Amino acid sequence: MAQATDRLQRYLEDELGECRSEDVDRRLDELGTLEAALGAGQVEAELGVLSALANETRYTLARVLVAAGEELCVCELQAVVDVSESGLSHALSDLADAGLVEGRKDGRWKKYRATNRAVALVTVLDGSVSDE
Amino acid sequence: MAQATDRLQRYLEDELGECRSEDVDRRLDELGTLEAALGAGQVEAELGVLSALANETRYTLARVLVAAGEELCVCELQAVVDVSESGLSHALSDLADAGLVEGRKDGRWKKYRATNRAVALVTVLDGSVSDE
DNA sequence: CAATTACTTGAACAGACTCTCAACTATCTT
DNA sequence: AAGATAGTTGAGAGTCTGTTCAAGTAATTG
Repeated sequence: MAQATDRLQRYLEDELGECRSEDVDRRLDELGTLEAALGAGQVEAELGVLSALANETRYTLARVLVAAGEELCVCELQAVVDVSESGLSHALSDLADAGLVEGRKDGRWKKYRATNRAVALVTVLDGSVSDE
Repeated sequence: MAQATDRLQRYLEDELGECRSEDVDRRLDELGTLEAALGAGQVEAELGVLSALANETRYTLARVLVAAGEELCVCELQAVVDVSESGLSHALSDLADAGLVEGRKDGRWKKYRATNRAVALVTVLDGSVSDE
């Protein structure tokens, strides 16, 4: 850590022309503020959402449910992904834990719909990645 | 697969009252259209972006760079994440590959800034996950 | 109420990921 | 030009993930 702040001190000397140890402290504080702007729980939750989407099976399910704009039965979703019945169930469960889909039991069928969170993320991702 | 379409056929019978094999085919086609709405390359690219963000070290870096709103030196970023110098370099390289940050060499220092893509995603994620 | 159907859950294993160490390149200093 | 500094790259150990199989629950049917 001493090593690391040494380097930061030299960098600030380069940038500011001169640099006292209090300048280093101030910069470290600014960086800490940037990092802590969101609560720790919030970051953990966001990482959970990202991890849930960062898998081909789950992302495909999320995209299809968003595109459908209505709830779909598990048996319909089985047709769009290439995993076992069990794998599909695990995937939907993970998406539900991340708040990206919501399930509802209807007799012997179970139906899932995309949440607003999923709609927002898929939409932004589509828009942001299409302009390569 | 025959097994799976059998289930879909029974489901459509439940939903529509009756169901011929062409109804199953039509539904399968609709589902296929939903899944194929984006090109395969596009999906692959989006998964790359999601995977790049779905890691605490990399997501923290992306968030800090977005929050900073300006380029930061690698030696400054070292202060906000808890990995080795090498780990930090790998993380930034992954983010750059996903188009989430851009690096620029400035003498012996290297500076990274968040791209619009990173800004858009972090912003939506913050907004979408805060309303738990 | 026994059998079937629709889906879920837990365990386990192969493959992927993340991080560190060691070695490397490029730049600056003297 | 030698030495020091800033950062990158490749390889490998340990851990985490994704999938499937086997078994389980809840609803429906005969």
